[in-house]
Amino acid sequence: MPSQSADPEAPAPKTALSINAEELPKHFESAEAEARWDTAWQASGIYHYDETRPREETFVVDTPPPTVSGSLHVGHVFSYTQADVVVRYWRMRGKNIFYPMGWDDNGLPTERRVQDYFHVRCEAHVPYEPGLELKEASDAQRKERPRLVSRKNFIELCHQLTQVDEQAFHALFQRLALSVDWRQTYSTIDEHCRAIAQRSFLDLSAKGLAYQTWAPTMWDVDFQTAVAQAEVEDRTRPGAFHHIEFGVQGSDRSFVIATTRPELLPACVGVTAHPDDARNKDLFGKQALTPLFKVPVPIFPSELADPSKGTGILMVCTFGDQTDVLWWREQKLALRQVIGKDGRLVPVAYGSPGFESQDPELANRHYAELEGKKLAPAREQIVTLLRSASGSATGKGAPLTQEPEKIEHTVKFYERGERPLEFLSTRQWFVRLLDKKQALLAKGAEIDWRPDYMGVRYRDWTEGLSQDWCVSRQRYFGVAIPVWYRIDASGQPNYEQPILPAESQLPVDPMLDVPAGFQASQRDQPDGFTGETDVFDTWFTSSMTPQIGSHWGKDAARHARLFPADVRPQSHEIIRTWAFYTIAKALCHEGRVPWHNVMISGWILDPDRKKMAKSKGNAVTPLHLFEEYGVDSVRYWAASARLGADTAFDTQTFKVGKRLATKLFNAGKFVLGHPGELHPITSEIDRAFVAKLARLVESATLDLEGYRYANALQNIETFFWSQFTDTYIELAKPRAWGAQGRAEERGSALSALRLGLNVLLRLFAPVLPYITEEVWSWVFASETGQASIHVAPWPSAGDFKGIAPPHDPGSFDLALSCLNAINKAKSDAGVSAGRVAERLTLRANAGTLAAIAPVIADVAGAARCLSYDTALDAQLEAGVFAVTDAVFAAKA
RNA sequence: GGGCGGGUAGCUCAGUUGGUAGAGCGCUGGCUUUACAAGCCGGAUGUCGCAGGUUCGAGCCCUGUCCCGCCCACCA
Repeated sequence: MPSQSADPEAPAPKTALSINAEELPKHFESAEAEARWDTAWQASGIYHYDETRPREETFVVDTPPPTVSGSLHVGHVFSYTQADVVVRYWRMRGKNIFYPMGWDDNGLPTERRVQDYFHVRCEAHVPYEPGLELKEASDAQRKERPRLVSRKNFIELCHQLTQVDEQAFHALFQRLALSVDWRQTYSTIDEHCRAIAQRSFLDLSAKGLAYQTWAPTMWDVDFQTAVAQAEVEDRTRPGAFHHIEFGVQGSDRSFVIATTRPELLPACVGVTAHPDDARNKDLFGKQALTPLFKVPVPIFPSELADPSKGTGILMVCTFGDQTDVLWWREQKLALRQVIGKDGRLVPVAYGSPGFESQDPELANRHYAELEGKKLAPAREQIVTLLRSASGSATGKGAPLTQEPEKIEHTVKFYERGERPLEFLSTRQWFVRLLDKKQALLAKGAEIDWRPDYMGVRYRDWTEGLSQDWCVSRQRYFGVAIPVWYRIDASGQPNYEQPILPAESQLPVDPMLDVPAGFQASQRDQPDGFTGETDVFDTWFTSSMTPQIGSHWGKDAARHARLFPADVRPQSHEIIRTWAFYTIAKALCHEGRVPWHNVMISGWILDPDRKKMAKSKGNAVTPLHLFEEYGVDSVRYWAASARLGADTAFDTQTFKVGKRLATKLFNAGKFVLGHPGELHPITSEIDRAFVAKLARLVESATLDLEGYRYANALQNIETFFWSQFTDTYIELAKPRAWGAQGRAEERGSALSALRLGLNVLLRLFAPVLPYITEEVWSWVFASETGQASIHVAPWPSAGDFKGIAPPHDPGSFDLALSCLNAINKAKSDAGVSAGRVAERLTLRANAGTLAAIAPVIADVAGAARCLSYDTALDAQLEAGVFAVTDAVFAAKA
């Protein structure tokens, strides 16, 4: 609604465009403005990436793809806003922004939702049903057995369900004003991402970095899948040391081991103790006899055995923990795997190879009471058996020597799992990372971690890496591992020489697609082939997000323009997974870093200082915050927190943000609502104000370049309130809008007020996109030709070009101090600040009086002094004023 | 057990290279002031976790220590 102000008399160099403030709403209607501007921004395409511009003009963001299951919470709003503020800054700096969005819809969370929602189970060998359509399962259907569907149908159902969530996520992010280019959207299970992940695998295979092996691997018995080191967490659980007496073959010696896992007794393959432990030195080299099963196992010394733990001597099982795996390998022990993939004890025949026993019949009788049981019941059962056994291996003494000793110990869990992990020997695919530690550390050091101490977490994790990356998962809704295996004439798959697809075929589904040189009819037939059923760890795909954006392997020119990215925003708990694997992949594929900066956001804590998370039921939904406070206010809260700092959820800060948006709205109305002539900025006070503004611009720019957006915001906000609205506007408005004085002086004030508003709006724009755009649109959009503030240039020295510096850089602060002294005199007298002072005397020391002279008229105008005297008071400190002899006009 | 971060006003947090402790909220006194009462002008509020040390001078540097949080760690 800009309109020309009418002043036909004045041949002014330039007439200020102004608005009719009366026509504007009384308050800023945030919800209405959000809808209006969102539509405008999407229509104008200001967030679009321009692929014709070169790399050096481009700022590339490796956006975190949120997990699509359920809803977004306020923690997402927090961290995504922080990244968006940085992105918006660089856009205003003229960068061509590549800011994609991804949906992480592949993986277990989605599978579980789909299983529940449709009441289905995926069964890899069920045939595909084209056109299968399912709706949410009814209560009646839920009572039936779940419907079995093929993997392809299951994946389709996953897509169907995630699409609904993705739309809701998209709408919320868009309202949050994330300046994403929505044309660059991917989902981690889509064809493009599957092809990239599989291409990654082909490249790793070609480089000898991907290998498969039959090896003990951490296994979740509920999900029935292998898991990687990074997905494992320690939890403290109550346990108990059971003391079990072992015999020694060919001797009447016996010894007692202590174990928290008596159910692994049938899996015992050895016994070890510290080499210097005098209690057991005589045993090394002999064979122990396990109780109940009478299996002879070697006794060997090991430095890893801790003499102070338990009884100092322990049984080695396949597999109780990672140390067992180590001993098993070093000592070339037998493999007696009694735990099945489902966590139940598998059938075993004593007396057969691998299960030699001195008394097979007794062993089989005991084992029969364990077979098929889950681990917890098996543990109870074996304790009962030990208690009731008539004799120990040596034939004397009770095998269970005493009551179990209760302890708290740490147990490894899959992070999403509910039962402890087991080590199971299975065939899995791995990526070779252990021997790349030094290179991984070097790459991590090349990256700027913000805050920098987050780099330490990466370093510590990398240094502590103890296993290669197990990338295969026995799941369904994931990216298929693109390999087939030949089946020999006897029907055995040949895992040694897998068949890989050609790169041009990607993505492939080995369960559906047929490898070159075979017919579909040869699937699972002797002399035919079989498809790999495993899928990749979801991180295998997620670790490719920079390459997913850059179309690695598909569009070399685009990849060159977009890789490595400039910044990866993410949170700290996934440094060991997402950040680590992404760095590892970029290293393996191209020997480069995937991005130059990582910005790590903190967590939102509830008032009890616990992490706010949907799963804990303490999360706040963002939408009602948008409604109550406005998006700008919510963004203000997010941008107030420094990177890496966990932040309390505090509604007070939303209120402060809302107040700020309102103030910008009102200041905008006021400054732009008055017509007048614009003249060059020449008056001392105006120049002094501009000089301070220029310093603010410098410091805010430095802060934003260093990702210290919260610092910048704080300085901008402080300046806005204390130097602009409450002060400079007060000092300048009588001159700018009064009829008195020379046109040049009035025009100087008007120009400086508008410059101040213009610059401050742009400084606030990355944090408060809606209100700044709103105010910008009234006048500045047409005046500058920049239709949107979000593509207007970031303030710089150029904005102040041609404006002479003030004679005295301190004159602005001096004017404030003087104005405050008069206001205080009014306050002390109980007089409103608006009351006219008919006369008063300003006292200060000589230097201060001299310095205030050039701006005293402005102060007097702002303080509404009709007349004033100055008087010397040498006692006062520099810059301090005293007001005396004030006479205020009667109340109007 | 190891590592990282934090402990500053009642609350949420700033505090650049060491130089007289800050903001907002809250509390409180005053003011309808022609942009804004969602406002303005004032006021009160601190053993900077604790103990040492370096220094003319420490919230900041060093040592020790206590709390809180996070990450890691070999489950006998």
